[in-house]
Amino acid sequence: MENISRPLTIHSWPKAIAHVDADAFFASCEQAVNPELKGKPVITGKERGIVAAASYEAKAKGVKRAVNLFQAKKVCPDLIMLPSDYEIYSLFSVRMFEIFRRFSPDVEEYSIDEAFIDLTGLRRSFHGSYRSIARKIQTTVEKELDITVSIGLSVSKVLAKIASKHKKPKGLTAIPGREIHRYLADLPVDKVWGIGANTAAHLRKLGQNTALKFSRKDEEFVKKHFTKPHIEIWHELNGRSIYPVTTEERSGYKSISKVKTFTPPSNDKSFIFAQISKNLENACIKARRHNLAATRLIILLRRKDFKDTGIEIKLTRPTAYPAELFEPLRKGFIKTYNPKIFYRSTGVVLAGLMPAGSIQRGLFDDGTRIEGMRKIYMAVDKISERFGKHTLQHCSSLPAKLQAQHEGKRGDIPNRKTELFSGENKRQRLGMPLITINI
DNA sequence: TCTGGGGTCCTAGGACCC
DNA sequence: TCTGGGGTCCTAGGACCC
Repeated sequence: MENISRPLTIHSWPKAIAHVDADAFFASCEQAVNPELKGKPVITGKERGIVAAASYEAKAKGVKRAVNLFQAKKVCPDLIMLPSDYEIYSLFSVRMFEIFRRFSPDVEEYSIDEAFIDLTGLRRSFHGSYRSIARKIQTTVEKELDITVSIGLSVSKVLAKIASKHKKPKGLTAIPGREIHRYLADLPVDKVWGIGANTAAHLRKLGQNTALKFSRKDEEFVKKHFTKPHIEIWHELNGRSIYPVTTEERSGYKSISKVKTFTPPSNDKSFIFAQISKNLENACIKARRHNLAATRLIILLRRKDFKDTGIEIKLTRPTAYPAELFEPLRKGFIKTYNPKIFYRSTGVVLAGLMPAGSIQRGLFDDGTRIEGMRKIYMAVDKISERFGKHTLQHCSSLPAKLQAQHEGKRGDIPNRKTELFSGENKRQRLGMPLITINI
Protein backbone atom coordinates (compact mmCIF):
# COMPACT_ATOMS: atom_id res chain seq x y z
CA MET A 1 0.00 0.00 0.00
CA GLU A 2 1.16 3.50 -0.76
CA ASN A 3 2.43 5.44 2.17
CA ILE A 4 0.77 8.81 1.85
CA SER A 5 2.15 10.58 4.88
CA ARG A 6 4.09 13.81 4.50
CA PRO A 7 6.60 13.72 1.68
CA LEU A 8 10.16 13.20 2.79
CA THR A 9 12.51 16.11 2.54
CA ILE A 10 15.88 14.92 1.42
CA HIS A 11 18.67 17.46 1.50
CA SER A 12 20.57 17.35 -1.71
CA TRP A 13 23.73 18.90 -0.34
CA PRO A 14 25.72 16.65 1.99
CA LYS A 15 25.42 17.69 5.56
CA ALA A 16 28.08 17.63 8.23
CA ILE A 17 26.42 16.56 11.43
CA ALA A 18 28.25 15.91 14.64
CA HIS A 19 26.82 13.81 17.41
CA VAL A 20 28.43 14.48 20.75
CA ASP A 21 27.97 11.97 23.51
CA ALA A 22 29.50 12.54 26.92
CA ASP A 23 31.41 9.58 28.30
CA ALA A 24 29.77 8.05 31.40
CA PHE A 25 28.28 11.46 31.97
CA PHE A 26 26.87 11.32 35.50
CA ALA A 27 29.85 9.46 36.86
CA SER A 28 32.24 11.79 35.05
CA CYS A 29 30.52 14.83 36.54
CA GLU A 30 30.98 13.36 39.99
CA GLN A 31 34.64 12.74 39.29
CA ALA A 32 35.10 16.24 37.88
CA VAL A 33 33.54 17.80 40.95
CA ASN A 34 35.34 15.58 43.40
CA PRO A 35 38.83 14.80 42.11
CA GLU A 36 39.37 12.18 44.78
CA LEU A 37 37.02 9.99 42.78
CA LYS A 38 39.20 10.08 39.69
CA GLY A 39 40.56 6.77 38.59
CA LYS A 40 38.16 4.96 40.90
CA PRO A 41 35.12 2.83 40.13
CA VAL A 42 32.14 5.10 40.71
CA ILE A 43 28.45 4.67 40.02
CA THR A 44 25.45 6.93 40.48
CA GLY A 45 21.85 5.95 41.10
CA LYS A 46 22.26 4.86 44.70
CA GLU A 47 18.91 6.36 45.69
CA ARG A 48 17.15 4.18 43.13
CA GLY A 49 18.96 1.04 44.08
CA ILE A 50 20.32 0.49 40.59
CA VAL A 51 23.29 1.62 38.55
CA ALA A 52 22.27 4.70 36.59
CA ALA A 53 25.76 5.45 35.26
CA ALA A 54 29.10 3.77 35.81
CA SER A 55 32.55 5.30 35.43
CA TYR A 56 34.88 3.59 33.00
CA GLU A 57 36.82 2.20 35.93
CA ALA A 58 33.62 0.56 37.18
CA LYS A 59 32.72 -0.68 33.72
CA ALA A 60 36.16 -2.25 33.42
CA LYS A 61 35.38 -4.29 36.49
CA GLY A 62 32.17 -5.56 35.01
CA VAL A 63 29.64 -3.15 36.47
CA LYS A 64 26.77 -2.70 34.05
CA ARG A 65 23.98 -0.18 33.75
CA ALA A 66 20.60 -0.91 35.37
CA VAL A 67 21.82 -3.77 37.54
CA ASN A 68 21.02 -3.59 41.21
CA LEU A 69 23.57 -2.34 43.69
CA PHE A 70 24.00 -5.66 45.37
CA GLN A 71 25.14 -7.33 42.17
CA ALA A 72 27.30 -4.36 41.28
CA LYS A 73 29.06 -4.52 44.62
CA LYS A 74 29.59 -8.21 44.16
CA VAL A 75 31.57 -7.85 40.93
CA CYS A 76 33.32 -4.76 42.23
CA PRO A 77 33.71 -4.68 46.03
CA ASP A 78 35.48 -1.31 46.15
CA LEU A 79 32.70 0.36 44.18
CA ILE A 80 31.86 3.88 45.25
CA MET A 81 28.12 4.39 45.12
CA LEU A 82 26.67 7.88 44.93
CA PRO A 83 23.13 9.18 44.81
CA SER A 84 22.26 11.03 41.62
CA ASP A 85 22.59 14.77 41.80
CA TYR A 86 20.71 16.13 38.83
CA GLU A 87 21.37 19.73 39.75
CA ILE A 88 25.07 19.18 39.23
CA TYR A 89 24.58 17.21 36.04
CA SER A 90 22.29 19.87 34.61
CA LEU A 91 24.89 22.49 35.33
CA PHE A 92 27.52 20.55 33.43
CA SER A 93 25.02 19.96 30.67
CA VAL A 94 24.21 23.63 30.28
CA ARG A 95 27.88 24.53 30.16
CA MET A 96 28.60 21.82 27.66
CA PHE A 97 25.87 23.05 25.32
CA GLU A 98 27.19 26.59 25.71
CA ILE A 99 30.53 25.40 24.44
CA PHE A 100 28.88 23.73 21.44
CA ARG A 101 27.11 26.93 20.53
CA ARG A 102 30.43 28.71 20.21
CA PHE A 103 31.04 26.49 17.21
CA SER A 104 27.60 26.45 15.59
CA PRO A 105 24.22 28.00 16.30
CA ASP A 106 22.54 24.79 15.21
CA VAL A 107 22.76 22.73 18.37
CA GLU A 108 20.09 20.23 19.24
CA GLU A 109 20.03 19.34 22.92
CA TYR A 110 18.99 15.77 22.45
CA SER A 111 19.32 14.68 26.06
CA ILE A 112 21.13 15.82 29.16
CA ASP A 113 24.43 14.46 27.83
CA GLU A 114 24.01 14.29 24.07
CA ALA A 115 23.76 16.83 21.31
CA PHE A 116 23.64 17.04 17.56
CA ILE A 117 25.56 19.91 16.02
CA ASP A 118 25.10 20.94 12.42
CA LEU A 119 28.53 21.96 11.19
CA THR A 120 27.58 22.20 7.52
CA GLY A 121 29.43 25.00 5.80
CA LEU A 122 31.60 25.96 8.73
CA ARG A 123 34.97 24.77 7.42
CA ARG A 124 35.87 28.18 6.07
CA SER A 125 35.21 30.08 9.25
CA PHE A 126 37.24 27.62 11.29
CA HIS A 127 40.02 27.23 8.73
CA GLY A 128 39.98 23.48 8.85
CA SER A 129 38.23 20.24 8.18
CA TYR A 130 35.05 19.13 9.90
CA ARG A 131 37.17 16.66 11.75
CA SER A 132 39.39 19.37 13.12
CA ILE A 133 36.36 21.35 14.26
CA ALA A 134 35.08 18.29 16.07
CA ARG A 135 38.47 17.77 17.66
CA LYS A 136 38.43 21.36 18.86
CA ILE A 137 35.00 20.87 20.42
CA GLN A 138 36.28 17.79 22.18
CA THR A 139 39.38 19.42 23.64
CA THR A 140 37.47 22.52 24.69
CA VAL A 141 34.98 20.47 26.70
CA GLU A 142 37.74 18.53 28.36
CA LYS A 143 39.75 21.61 29.21
CA GLU A 144 36.85 23.63 30.57
CA LEU A 145 34.67 21.00 32.21
CA ASP A 146 37.12 18.21 32.99
CA ILE A 147 34.88 15.59 31.39
CA THR A 148 35.41 13.79 28.11
CA VAL A 149 33.10 13.33 25.16
CA SER A 150 33.00 11.10 22.11
CA ILE A 151 32.09 12.59 18.77
CA GLY A 152 30.69 11.07 15.63
CA LEU A 153 30.72 12.96 12.39
CA SER A 154 28.73 12.08 9.29
CA VAL A 155 26.18 13.13 6.73
CA SER A 156 23.03 12.22 8.66
CA LYS A 157 21.98 12.03 12.28
CA VAL A 158 21.61 8.27 12.29
CA LEU A 159 25.10 7.83 10.87
CA ALA A 160 26.56 10.44 13.23
CA LYS A 161 25.10 8.45 16.10
CA ILE A 162 26.67 5.27 14.84
CA ALA A 163 29.96 7.11 14.50
CA SER A 164 29.98 8.47 18.05
CA LYS A 165 29.39 4.99 19.42
CA HIS A 166 32.14 3.51 17.29
CA LYS A 167 34.91 4.48 19.66
CA LYS A 168 34.43 5.42 23.28
CA PRO A 169 35.58 7.08 25.48
CA LYS A 170 37.18 10.14 23.90
CA GLY A 171 36.55 8.82 20.43
CA LEU A 172 36.35 10.85 17.27
CA THR A 173 34.98 8.97 14.31
CA ALA A 174 34.07 10.41 10.94
CA ILE A 175 31.99 8.48 8.45
CA PRO A 176 32.21 10.15 5.07
CA GLY A 177 29.68 9.18 2.44
CA ARG A 178 32.11 6.91 0.64
CA GLU A 179 32.88 4.87 3.71
CA ILE A 180 29.42 4.30 5.06
CA HIS A 181 29.44 0.62 4.09
CA ARG A 182 32.54 -0.04 6.18
CA TYR A 183 30.74 0.99 9.35
CA LEU A 184 27.48 -0.76 8.59
CA ALA A 185 28.87 -4.08 7.45
CA ASP A 186 29.23 -5.67 10.89
CA LEU A 187 26.66 -3.57 12.68
CA PRO A 188 23.68 -5.57 13.97
CA VAL A 189 20.43 -3.86 13.01
CA ASP A 190 19.33 -3.31 16.58
CA LYS A 191 22.37 -1.11 17.21
CA VAL A 192 20.93 1.44 14.84
CA TRP A 193 19.26 4.43 16.49
CA GLY A 194 15.50 3.93 16.13
CA ILE A 195 15.59 0.19 15.55
CA GLY A 196 14.65 -1.64 18.70
CA ALA A 197 14.26 -5.27 19.60
CA ASN A 198 10.93 -5.67 17.80
CA THR A 199 11.92 -4.21 14.49
CA ALA A 200 15.25 -6.04 14.68
CA ALA A 201 13.41 -9.33 14.99
CA HIS A 202 11.21 -8.38 12.07
CA LEU A 203 14.27 -7.50 10.00
CA ARG A 204 16.04 -10.71 10.86
CA LYS A 205 13.04 -12.67 9.71
CA LEU A 206 13.36 -10.88 6.40
CA GLY A 207 17.00 -11.90 6.29
CA GLN A 208 18.35 -8.48 7.14
CA ASN A 209 20.61 -8.91 10.14
CA THR A 210 23.13 -6.16 9.53
CA ALA A 211 22.64 -2.47 8.98
CA LEU A 212 24.44 -2.77 5.66
CA LYS A 213 22.11 -5.43 4.33
CA PHE A 214 19.09 -3.38 5.34
CA SER A 215 20.50 -0.21 3.80
CA ARG A 216 21.14 -2.02 0.52
CA LYS A 217 17.54 -3.13 0.05
CA ASP A 218 15.61 -1.19 -2.54
CA GLU A 219 12.94 1.33 -1.72
CA GLU A 220 10.11 -0.88 -2.85
CA PHE A 221 11.08 -3.59 -0.40
CA VAL A 222 11.42 -1.11 2.45
CA LYS A 223 8.07 0.52 1.75
CA LYS A 224 6.39 -2.80 1.51
CA HIS A 225 7.55 -4.02 4.90
CA PHE A 226 7.95 -0.88 6.98
CA THR A 227 6.25 2.35 7.92
CA LYS A 228 7.45 5.89 8.17
CA PRO A 229 9.94 5.71 11.05
CA HIS A 230 11.95 2.88 9.54
CA ILE A 231 11.72 4.16 5.98
CA GLU A 232 13.30 7.34 7.28
CA ILE A 233 16.04 5.41 9.03
CA TRP A 234 16.71 3.53 5.83
CA HIS A 235 17.27 6.83 4.00
CA GLU A 236 19.51 8.10 6.77
CA LEU A 237 21.61 4.93 6.66
CA ASN A 238 22.13 5.57 3.00
CA GLY A 239 23.49 9.00 3.73
CA ARG A 240 20.37 10.93 2.81
CA SER A 241 19.65 13.32 5.65
CA ILE A 242 16.01 13.25 6.71
CA TYR A 243 16.12 14.34 10.30
CA PRO A 244 16.94 18.01 10.73
CA VAL A 245 19.02 19.28 13.62
CA THR A 246 16.37 21.15 15.54
CA THR A 247 17.59 24.03 17.63
CA GLU A 248 14.35 25.06 19.23
CA GLU A 249 14.28 24.03 22.84
CA ARG A 250 11.67 21.63 24.00
CA SER A 251 8.62 23.45 25.22
CA GLY A 252 8.29 21.89 28.60
CA TYR A 253 6.77 18.54 29.43
CA LYS A 254 4.02 16.86 27.48
CA SER A 255 3.51 14.37 30.24
CA ILE A 256 4.84 13.67 33.69
CA SER A 257 4.98 10.18 35.05
CA LYS A 258 5.95 8.48 38.28
CA VAL A 259 6.32 4.75 38.59
CA LYS A 260 7.72 2.62 41.33
CA THR A 261 8.49 -1.02 41.66
CA PHE A 262 7.98 -2.82 44.93
CA THR A 263 9.36 -6.17 45.96
CA PRO A 264 8.01 -8.71 46.33
CA PRO A 265 5.08 -8.38 43.93
CA SER A 266 1.77 -7.97 45.69
CA ASN A 267 -1.96 -8.36 45.19
CA ASP A 268 -2.86 -6.50 48.36
CA LYS A 269 -5.43 -3.98 47.25
CA SER A 270 -4.87 -1.29 49.86
CA PHE A 271 -1.11 -1.61 49.64
CA ILE A 272 -1.16 -1.24 45.87
CA PHE A 273 -3.54 1.67 46.07
CA ALA A 274 -1.24 3.34 48.56
CA GLN A 275 1.64 2.92 46.12
CA ILE A 276 -0.28 4.46 43.31
CA SER A 277 -1.50 7.37 45.40
CA LYS A 278 2.07 8.08 46.26
CA ASN A 279 2.92 8.03 42.55
CA LEU A 280 0.12 10.50 42.04
CA GLU A 281 1.35 12.82 44.76
CA ASN A 282 4.87 12.78 43.35
CA ALA A 283 3.68 13.43 39.83
CA CYS A 284 1.54 16.31 41.06
CA ILE A 285 4.42 17.84 42.97
CA LYS A 286 6.49 17.82 39.82
CA ALA A 287 3.64 19.24 37.74
CA ARG A 288 3.08 22.07 40.20
CA ARG A 289 6.78 22.81 40.30
CA HIS A 290 6.61 23.36 36.55
CA ASN A 291 3.32 25.19 36.80
CA LEU A 292 1.45 22.62 34.79
CA ALA A 293 -1.97 21.05 35.11
CA ALA A 294 -3.12 17.75 33.64
CA THR A 295 -6.20 17.11 31.55
CA ARG A 296 -5.73 13.36 31.46
CA LEU A 297 -4.75 10.89 34.12
CA ILE A 298 -3.30 7.51 33.19
CA ILE A 299 -3.11 4.72 35.70
CA LEU A 300 -0.68 1.88 35.18
CA LEU A 301 -0.37 -1.43 36.94
CA ARG A 302 2.53 -3.57 35.89
CA ARG A 303 1.89 -7.23 36.42
CA LYS A 304 4.36 -9.69 37.79
CA ASP A 305 4.93 -10.96 34.25
CA PHE A 306 5.87 -7.42 33.16
CA LYS A 307 2.67 -6.89 31.22
CA ASP A 308 1.15 -3.47 31.72
CA THR A 309 -2.49 -2.86 32.34
CA GLY A 310 -3.91 0.58 32.67
CA ILE A 311 -6.64 3.03 32.04
CA GLU A 312 -6.83 6.60 30.86
CA ILE A 313 -9.22 9.03 32.47
CA LYS A 314 -10.30 12.36 31.06
CA LEU A 315 -10.44 14.95 33.78
CA THR A 316 -13.28 17.38 34.11
CA ARG A 317 -10.89 20.21 34.90
CA PRO A 318 -7.15 20.57 34.37
CA THR A 319 -5.48 20.11 37.71
CA ALA A 320 -2.33 19.14 39.59
CA TYR A 321 -3.99 18.72 42.96
CA PRO A 322 -4.15 15.19 44.37
CA ALA A 323 -7.29 16.10 46.29
CA GLU A 324 -9.11 16.48 42.99
CA LEU A 325 -7.50 13.45 41.45
CA PHE A 326 -8.00 10.84 44.12
CA GLU A 327 -11.57 10.17 43.11
CA PRO A 328 -10.79 9.48 39.44
CA LEU A 329 -7.71 7.58 40.56
CA ARG A 330 -9.78 5.37 42.81
CA LYS A 331 -12.38 4.71 40.14
CA GLY A 332 -9.77 3.89 37.53
CA PHE A 333 -7.89 1.73 39.96
CA ILE A 334 -10.95 -0.34 40.78
CA LYS A 335 -11.57 -0.89 37.09
CA THR A 336 -8.01 -2.01 36.49
CA TYR A 337 -7.12 -3.91 39.62
CA ASN A 338 -7.68 -7.65 39.66
CA PRO A 339 -7.23 -9.37 43.03
CA LYS A 340 -6.07 -12.57 41.39
CA ILE A 341 -3.09 -10.89 39.77
CA PHE A 342 0.16 -9.99 41.44
CA TYR A 343 1.62 -6.64 40.53
CA ARG A 344 5.23 -5.54 40.68
CA SER A 345 4.86 -1.82 40.13
CA THR A 346 2.38 0.99 39.89
CA GLY A 347 2.51 4.17 37.93
CA VAL A 348 0.70 7.33 37.14
CA VAL A 349 0.99 9.59 34.12
CA LEU A 350 -0.26 13.13 34.07
CA ALA A 351 -0.91 13.85 30.42
CA GLY A 352 -2.37 16.58 28.29
CA LEU A 353 -0.44 19.08 30.34
CA MET A 354 -1.16 22.76 30.02
CA PRO A 355 0.14 25.86 31.75
CA ALA A 356 -1.64 26.09 35.09
CA GLY A 357 -2.10 29.84 34.70
CA SER A 358 -4.20 29.57 31.59
CA ILE A 359 -6.90 27.35 33.01
CA GLN A 360 -10.37 28.58 32.31
CA ARG A 361 -12.79 28.14 35.09
CA GLY A 362 -15.83 26.12 34.11
CA LEU A 363 -19.37 27.26 34.60
CA PHE A 364 -20.05 24.83 37.41
CA ASP A 365 -16.69 24.92 39.13
CA ASP A 366 -16.77 25.82 42.76
CA GLY A 367 -14.52 28.85 42.78
CA THR A 368 -14.10 29.07 46.52
CA ARG A 369 -13.20 25.43 46.80
CA ILE A 370 -10.62 25.62 44.04
CA GLU A 371 -9.10 28.75 45.51
CA GLY A 372 -8.91 27.04 48.88
CA MET A 373 -7.19 24.07 47.33
CA ARG A 374 -4.70 26.29 45.57
CA LYS A 375 -3.78 27.89 48.87
CA ILE A 376 -3.44 24.59 50.66
CA TYR A 377 -1.14 23.14 48.04
CA MET A 378 0.92 26.28 47.90
CA ALA A 379 1.53 25.83 51.60
CA VAL A 380 2.23 22.12 51.16
CA ASP A 381 4.80 22.86 48.48
CA LYS A 382 6.46 25.49 50.63
CA ILE A 383 6.74 23.19 53.58
CA SER A 384 8.06 20.38 51.43
CA GLU A 385 10.63 22.70 49.98
CA ARG A 386 11.89 23.62 53.42
CA PHE A 387 11.64 20.35 55.24
CA GLY A 388 11.91 17.78 52.50
CA LYS A 389 9.57 15.91 50.26
CA HIS A 390 6.66 14.16 51.91
CA THR A 391 6.88 16.02 55.16
CA LEU A 392 3.18 16.32 54.51
CA GLN A 393 1.24 13.78 52.58
CA HIS A 394 -2.15 12.33 52.00
CA CYS A 395 -3.46 9.60 54.23
CA SER A 396 -4.06 7.24 51.35
CA SER A 397 -0.32 7.16 50.68
CA LEU A 398 0.57 6.44 54.29
CA PRO A 399 1.00 2.67 54.01
CA ALA A 400 3.54 3.29 51.25
CA LYS A 401 5.45 5.71 53.41
CA LEU A 402 5.56 3.34 56.36
CA GLN A 403 7.00 0.70 54.09
CA ALA A 404 9.68 3.10 52.90
CA GLN A 405 10.63 3.97 56.47
CA HIS A 406 10.81 0.34 57.35
CA GLU A 407 13.20 -0.24 54.48
CA GLY A 408 15.17 2.78 55.62
CA LYS A 409 15.90 1.11 58.93
CA ARG A 410 17.37 -1.78 57.06
CA GLY A 411 19.69 0.66 55.40
CA ASP A 412 18.10 0.68 51.96
CA ILE A 413 17.44 4.39 52.03
CA PRO A 414 20.57 6.51 51.92
CA ASN A 415 21.47 8.45 55.00
CA ARG A 416 20.02 11.86 54.57
CA LYS A 417 22.53 13.79 56.56
CA THR A 418 25.64 12.56 54.80
CA GLU A 419 24.01 13.13 51.48
CA LEU A 420 23.25 16.72 52.30
CA PHE A 421 26.78 17.35 53.43
CA SER A 422 28.37 15.92 50.36
CA GLY A 423 25.88 17.87 48.30
CA GLU A 424 26.87 21.08 50.03
CA ASN A 425 30.53 20.48 49.38
CA LYS A 426 29.89 19.92 45.71
CA ARG A 427 27.76 23.02 45.47
CA GLN A 428 30.43 25.10 47.14
CA ARG A 429 33.00 23.92 44.65
CA LEU A 430 30.73 24.81 41.78
CA GLY A 431 29.85 28.18 43.23
CA MET A 432 26.21 27.28 43.61
CA PRO A 433 24.11 28.88 46.31
CA LEU A 434 23.96 26.96 49.53
CA ILE A 435 20.58 25.92 50.77
CA THR A 436 20.23 25.68 54.50
CA ILE A 437 17.83 23.04 55.57
CA ASN A 438 16.74 22.69 59.17
CA ILE A 439 15.63 19.23 60.05
C1' DT B 1 19.60 -8.19 29.05
C1' DC B 2 15.23 -11.86 33.45
C1' DT B 3 14.39 -6.19 33.41
C1' DG B 4 14.64 0.86 37.15
C1' DG B 5 12.53 5.27 35.96
C1' DG B 6 11.09 8.95 32.76
C1' DG B 7 10.03 10.47 28.41
C1' DT B 8 8.35 11.05 22.97
C1' DC B 9 6.29 9.88 18.67
C1' DC B 10 3.59 7.12 15.36
C1' DT B 11 -0.32 4.42 13.74
C1' DA B 12 -4.56 1.93 13.32
C1' DG B 13 -9.13 1.95 14.12
C1' DG B 14 -13.43 3.76 15.96
C1' DA B 15 -16.73 7.64 16.38
C1' DC B 16 -18.80 11.12 14.16
C1' DC B 17 -19.86 14.29 10.47
C1' DC B 18 -21.03 15.75 5.78
C1' DT C 1 -34.34 2.74 5.31
C1' DC C 2 -30.25 1.79 3.00
C1' DT C 3 -26.29 3.25 0.40
C1' DG C 4 -21.46 5.58 -1.02
C1' DG C 5 -17.25 8.07 -0.31
C1' DG C 6 -14.46 10.90 2.34
C1' DG C 7 -12.73 13.91 6.07
C1' DT C 8 -11.41 14.94 11.05
C1' DC C 9 -10.72 13.99 15.71
C1' DC C 10 -9.62 11.05 19.40
C1' DT C 11 -7.58 7.21 21.82
C1' DA C 12 -5.20 2.89 22.82
C1' DG C 13 -1.21 0.95 22.48
C1' DG C 14 3.12 -0.12 20.23
C1' DA C 15 7.91 1.04 19.74
C1' DC C 16 11.77 3.40 20.88
C1' DC C 17 14.87 6.40 23.35
C1' DC C 18 18.13 7.95 27.39
